Formats: sequence, C-alpha cells, structure tokens
Amino acid sequence: MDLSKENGALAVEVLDLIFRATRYIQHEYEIKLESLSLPFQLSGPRLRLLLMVWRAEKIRMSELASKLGVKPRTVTELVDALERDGVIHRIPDPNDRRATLLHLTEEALNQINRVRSVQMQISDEILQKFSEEQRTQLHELLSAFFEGKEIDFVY
Amino acid sequence: MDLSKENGALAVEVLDLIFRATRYIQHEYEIKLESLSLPFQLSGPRLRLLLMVWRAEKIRMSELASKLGVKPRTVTELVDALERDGVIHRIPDPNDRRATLLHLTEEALNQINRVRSVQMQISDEILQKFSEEQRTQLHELLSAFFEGKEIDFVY
DNA sequence: TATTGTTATACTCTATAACTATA
DNA sequence: TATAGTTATAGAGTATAACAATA
Repeated sequence: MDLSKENGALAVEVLDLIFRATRYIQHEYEIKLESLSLPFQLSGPRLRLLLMVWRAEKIRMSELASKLGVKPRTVTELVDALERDGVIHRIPDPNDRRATLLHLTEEALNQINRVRSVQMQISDEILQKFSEEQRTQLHELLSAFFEGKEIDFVY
Repeated sequence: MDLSKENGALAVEVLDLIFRATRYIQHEYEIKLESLSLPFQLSGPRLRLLLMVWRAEKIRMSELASKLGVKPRTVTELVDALERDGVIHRIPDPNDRRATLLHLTEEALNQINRVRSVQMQISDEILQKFSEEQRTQLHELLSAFFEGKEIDFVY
C-alpha cells in the first residue's frame, strides 16, 4: 500500500480547502468593502499595502516590497495609484536621498478606523458558524505554517 | 467591554492567516511546478481549469465559468491559451450548436497523472509539520465554510 | 426573447531590463 | 560598485459591452 499517496491525497484536499476558503473570503470581502463607499478604491493588494504602511507609520518602498513579497516595481505601481487617490504620500528619506518614505494622508487616517472596524465586522460574520474554540483551533493550526520562518517576509 | 470587537479581532487574525497560508502555498507550488518542466505552462488558474475539465471529462464553457466562479469571457481567454499549448480541444456540442464542449488532448492526459502525483508530493511536503490528526482537524474545520452552500459554485 | 461564446477593449497586479541619482 | 526607485515594456487574469449564431 502506497502510504505517501494516501497522505498526499489528504494533503491535497486540505490545501485545496485553504484555496477555496480564500476565494470565498475574498469574494465576501469585495462585496462588503464595495458597499462601504469609501472615497478611494480598495482592492486586496491595496488594502494589504495600506495596512502595512499604517502599522509602520512610515516605511521605505524597498522595505515594503520585501515585506509584501513583491518586487519594488510593483510597489511603485500600487503607490502611484494610492497617491492618485489621495491615500498615500511619498516623502524623501532625510537620511538617504535615494530612498522614499511612505506615510498615510490625513484622509486615509480618517478612514482607516472605519475600514478596520468593518473588517472586523465582516470577518466575524464570515466566521459566524465557528465557535470561539473553533476559531482558536484554526488560529493555532494555521500559525504552524509560519513557525520558524523569517519574520521579514509576511507573505 | 466591546465583545464584538474582541471577536472581530480574533476573526480578522484567523482570516489573515488563511490569506497568508494561501500566499505561502501558492509560492511553494509555483517553484515546484516550474521544476517539473512540463511541455506546457501551468499557472494556478490554468491548473484549476484543467483539473476541472479532467474530472468532468467533457464540459461546456458556460458551465465551467460558473463552476470556476469567473465570467465566460475569462474562460474564453484561458482556453485560448491552453488550446495554443495543445492541452485542451474545443469541440462543438452536438446537442446545442451554440455551445462548445471542452476536453483534454492526449498530451494532457499523458501528463495529468504526473501532475497529480507531483501535486500530492508537494502538498504532503508543505504539510510536513502537520500530523495526520492535525490535517484531519484542519480538513474538518475548513469544510465548515462550504456547508450548506450550493455545490455548483466551487470557488 | 434568451443563451452561448466571441470580438473589442480595458484595468489591475505582477514582472524584467535598462537607467538615474545617490551611497 | 551597490542600492533605491523610476521609465519602458510586457504578460496573465479578470471584466464589461456589443454582437452573431442558435435555441
């Protein structure tokens, strides 16, 4: 009996469920975020970048790229869009004239609490079937993916 | 004390972990799939479509679109690429001359077992930290997302 | 009239390569 | 010589709208 194939079959199903859950959650998120009528567009990648800048307060584009797991060119693109929408400012790094620091605009800071509060609401709704205990279980299991990994790469 | 916010905060973290796990898994998959040197390009969306056609043996483009959760126009685009690569054939539906049936080419059928076997291997590797019991637990928890949903939409 | 899949077009995310300014 | 971020360019995935063929 080929045990590795049996393990593999279960493993494929588990990873497939993770993919499907992500697609489902993204779908729900998009719908709910749209109904927020924010004064700027907020896709998944943009929200991710935005929240990272928010947590860091100010951050270099290159550091952001490495944390997001994308190339610097991609950050340039996203930041261009977010700057156009008045969400992000570029400011020169006083300590290194090659570098650019990002920080959120007043407008973004005003909206960010609203976004985060709705994010919590949506997340709670999506997980409504799950008990507190189940949520904690999921949290513990999924955390194992990232144990022992460098913390700079956030995925 | 605002309990809904406390729940929300845990929920956000759980969903965030699911997103991160997906990004991590996709990253691993891409690397390993590349090293397979298949005679055709196989991105995530293409593999997903391919396996769906494979499971169905033959399927209409419109049905495929609804199962994949994308618009028909997107299926046209993906199928164009896969047909160019000699993986998929379009054949007219004998029962409805508006419709097109998709099926895999000989070449694709020859490669599909290899792809699936490597998929199992990769999945098992990615979950190497997880015991049989933990995998089953994850499987059960994540399945709950889709309980009571229409089965046509696979996400 | 409604459905199937297409052409025409466009947007977002992502990337590589070549370049400019600075370190 | 190396690094930070840009311009130039491109490809994949996704979509809307208008349309042709067929039901």
